[in-house]
Amino acid sequence: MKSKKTAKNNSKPTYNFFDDVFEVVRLIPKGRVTSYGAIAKYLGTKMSARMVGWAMNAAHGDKKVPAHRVVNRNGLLTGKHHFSPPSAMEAQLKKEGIKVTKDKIQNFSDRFWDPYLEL
DNA sequence: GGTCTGACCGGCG
DNA sequence: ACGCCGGCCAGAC
Repeated sequence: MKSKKTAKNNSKPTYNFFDDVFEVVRLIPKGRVTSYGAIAKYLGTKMSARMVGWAMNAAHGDKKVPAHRVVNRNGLLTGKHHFSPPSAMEAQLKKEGIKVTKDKIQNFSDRFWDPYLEL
């Protein structure tokens, strides 16, 4: 939605990817997680999963973007190290009802929320 | 203005 | 089964 960009090209034209990532992550249901590759695939660039993580880097400061709900393909909290306290990520996930052990999401397959399938 | 890195993924050896 | 390499996009030095 939105994606207005005000047709202002001299502001930030290359935020297409980031904006999409933020939106998708923001739409992640509570108690549900997704992977970088899933988002990338939803955007049409499954290869650029790295970029998704990079987008999170800019989003981690935005509380509207639950980066803690985004994990890698292994269901491992790879980005937990980037949080204020790293434990905040799994703590948040646990608060959402997701079991996290050793930085690994339990029942990941069941908790997995694929935007490509949902959206 | 060119080069490297970065919270990944998938394929190949 | 494990390890390494290439690929995509964008930002920082």
